[in-house]
Amino acid sequence: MTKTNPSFLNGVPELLVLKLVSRREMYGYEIVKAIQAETMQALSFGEGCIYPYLHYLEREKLVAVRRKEVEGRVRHYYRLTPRGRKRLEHLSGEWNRVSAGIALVLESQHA
Amino acid sequence: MTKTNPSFLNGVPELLVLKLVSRREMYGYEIVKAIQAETMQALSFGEGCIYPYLHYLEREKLVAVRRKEVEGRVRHYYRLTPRGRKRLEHLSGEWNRVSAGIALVLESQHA
DNA sequence: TGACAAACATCAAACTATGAGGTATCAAGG
DNA sequence: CCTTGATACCTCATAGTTTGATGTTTGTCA
Repeated sequence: MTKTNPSFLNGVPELLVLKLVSRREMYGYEIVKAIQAETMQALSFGEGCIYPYLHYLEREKLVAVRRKEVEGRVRHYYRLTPRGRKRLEHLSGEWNRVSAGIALVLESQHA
Repeated sequence: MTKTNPSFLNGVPELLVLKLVSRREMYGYEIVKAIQAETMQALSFGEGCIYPYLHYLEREKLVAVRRKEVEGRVRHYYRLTPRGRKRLEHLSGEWNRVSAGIALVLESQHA
């Protein structure tokens, strides 16, 4: 899976979800809103993108879930597992490489 | 077309191609190699991605072509049009917004 | 009572890039 | 000579990802 283009430029949602749940337990709907708010509306991934990701991450044991009843509604709180932390570290490293690479081209004055 | 997620996270190749041909005339094969080299292998888009993009950009009058024979081989040199320059400025602005947004999340320490 | 936000979920369609395949020329090496 | 590899163009089916629509239930506010 370690290719030159690490599925970034697509897989950004996975990175953001992992990062968000690494800070504290969060539930799906909250994550959707947090991505909009914290990126200052630069990004917005729909529920149809985030929920499937959460299910995938759970299957892969990168996050763990806990059901919790709050005000009559059931929320699914996700938190990072140790495996998830490793994955997060890996993905953010790749993101840094990719965005640095793009910056190199965009900021070049040469020729 | 001005959505929250500006098709970035996908459309990076278009941005890079526009930027590269803005500096000087380049031909397709050269662009493919330049992306690998200038991003320090962080990115690598195949010919099957770049050539169709060049055809699209030409159709949209964002780049102009010139056929030139060099050492017995014909090369298609692309250069930026004024429209292409506008588009490049727009896309790099969006890229800055997107990557800044992601950085905000990744670098946040909060809670 | 009706509308809207919160909270979960699924799925077909649209969009992109991958990777394999194809052509042709040229240079270098066995 | 002949094969390999680089240069240079091209196309296409497939795979992968996200969008946007749709659906459900509960709670709040007017």
